[in-house]
Amino acid sequence: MAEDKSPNKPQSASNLAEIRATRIEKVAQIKELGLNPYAYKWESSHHAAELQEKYADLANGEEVEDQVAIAGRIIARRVFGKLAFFELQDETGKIQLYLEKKKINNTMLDLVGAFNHLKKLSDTGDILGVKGTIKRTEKGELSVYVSEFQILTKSLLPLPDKWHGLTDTEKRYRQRYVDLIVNPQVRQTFRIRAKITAAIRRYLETRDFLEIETPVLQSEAGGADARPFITYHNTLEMDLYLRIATELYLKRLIVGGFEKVFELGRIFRNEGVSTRHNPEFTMIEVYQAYADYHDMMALTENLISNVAQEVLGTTKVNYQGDEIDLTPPWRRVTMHEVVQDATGVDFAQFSDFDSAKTAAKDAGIEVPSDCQTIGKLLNEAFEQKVETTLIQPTFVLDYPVEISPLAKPHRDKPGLVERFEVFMVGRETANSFSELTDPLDQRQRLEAQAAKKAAGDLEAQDIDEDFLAALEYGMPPTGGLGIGIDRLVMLLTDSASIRDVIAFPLLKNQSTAIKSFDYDAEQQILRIVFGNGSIYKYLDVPQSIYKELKETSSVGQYFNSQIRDKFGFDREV
RNA sequence: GGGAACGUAGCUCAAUUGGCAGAGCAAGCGACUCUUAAUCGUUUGGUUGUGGGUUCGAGUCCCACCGUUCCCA
Repeated sequence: MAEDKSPNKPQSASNLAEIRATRIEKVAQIKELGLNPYAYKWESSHHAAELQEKYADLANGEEVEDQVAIAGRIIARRVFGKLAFFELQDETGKIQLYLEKKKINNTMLDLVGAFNHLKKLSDTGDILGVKGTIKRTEKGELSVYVSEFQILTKSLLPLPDKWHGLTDTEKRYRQRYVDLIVNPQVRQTFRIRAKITAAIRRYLETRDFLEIETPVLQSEAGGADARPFITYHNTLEMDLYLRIATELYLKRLIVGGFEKVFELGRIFRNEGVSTRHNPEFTMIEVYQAYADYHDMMALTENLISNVAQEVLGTTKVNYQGDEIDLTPPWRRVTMHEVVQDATGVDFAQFSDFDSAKTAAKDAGIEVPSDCQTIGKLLNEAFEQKVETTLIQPTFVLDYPVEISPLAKPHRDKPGLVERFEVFMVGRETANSFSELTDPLDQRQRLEAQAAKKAAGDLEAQDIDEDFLAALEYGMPPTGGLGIGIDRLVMLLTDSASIRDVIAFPLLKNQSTAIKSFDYDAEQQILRIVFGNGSIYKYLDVPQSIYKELKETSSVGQYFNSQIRDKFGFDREV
């Protein structure tokens, strides 16, 4: 076809590649005008919210001669012949720009036809800086009456629908920056999150707690029952684990003589993903010498209610339709009591496991095969019958020793430890003990854990000899507390999923295509090169597999179903 | 790990029993000095997640895979 494709006439464009090409062409045109589509700096005098507040009383049609400068993203354009209205959004809010051809062209004498250039070369999504005065339009919209503008950053990609926004959850999480641009409540969530962590630190600092940073890379992953991530240090030639808790290092600091320490930081657990779990999440652990778990209860309820008051201005918060009252004191109940209330079974009365098991089964509790002590049974009953019913903040006290290897034995109740967990909206939100300080007891408990680990329990703890050595030097009586920050933020921001309070939650990679592969028949090594550049050598792969891979109509699919997860591999670095 | 649902244009969504893939917004072009989901005219834009299968014919039915969401463990 001999169609006339004049290079000066932009082709009509509406798919992504064409929109992008059109905008890249605009970048070139901006440069031809001697302007920089990617500016270095801009000085604003105000933010949008400040202007909205300052001129709230300006009457319709009224103007004031105050000079202002403001910058932000163009999120809407309403363009007339010699007049245009843009909506500008900055971090604080929105304000309209009143753009008049006459005024702009009379001011920007260096740029001939400045108004028309703005009309032609700007798009929604661009970052724009403007200077001008203040005017409330006749229709009542507070506006900056623009005399000068500068395109600070040219955007190449279109924003989502101005009315419906971005709703696709996958895209919202994978491209959080777009989500943040178009969904103001998402920005608000992360603003509140920052205020919460700041308020927690402020609360603790005014009470003389020190925040001390402990290692993320650890040679033993201890302090919790969880599977760790494993990594490798090349020059030291050693395996390292990402921390699953900060507990054992913070306790070393107590041994060292600090009396009030905490750390608010990222924890990594190699576990599944759900609305309540992200493999990396944020926890605060607090340790106070000479305190017990009763002191930690007071600290917990005061800290959290104080934070809510400071950040939200109230201790009564709405969560997914429930009103949660965080005003202290919170309900305190022992695990035995609360389980008995829910199931009618008093687990304290049993002396042998089998009769307890029978009673539990009669009460409708599923007993997993690895549950072989009364204490674990009690915990099962609690998790199955009680946990989700605890909506208002509740301290659940006095846990079985079997599931609490780092907690001090209860001073009055044999078989139990001085431990509490806080539940709200049916979720565990905090965990605390009178910390175990007897080094010999601690060694026995960790040895029992290590035995479980040796028997295949991937979540059991290892023995951290150096931690035990620290305890042998002597740790004062100490109360410890851990609070899940993400879950607290969920509560205070009324977020249903943990992914709504983590800016960049972990998502599965969209699978990368296989670029090429070859086979070493002698060593039975299948070497696969992926599109992202990584190379994997799959070991002991029979020749038949290689043949089928070569002949299949879909390499990626064959790989997914027949090779990945089925053969061991080495990564080529 | 098990179950259910979903995946269509840049965004938000349609598409009857298996029968021509459509709309709004966004985008291109034109008009317009009070719009605010601007309006009016006009023009574009699709490998229906991927790979197979059934069929004269597949967005729709079947199988596998990828991803997401929710529930359960």
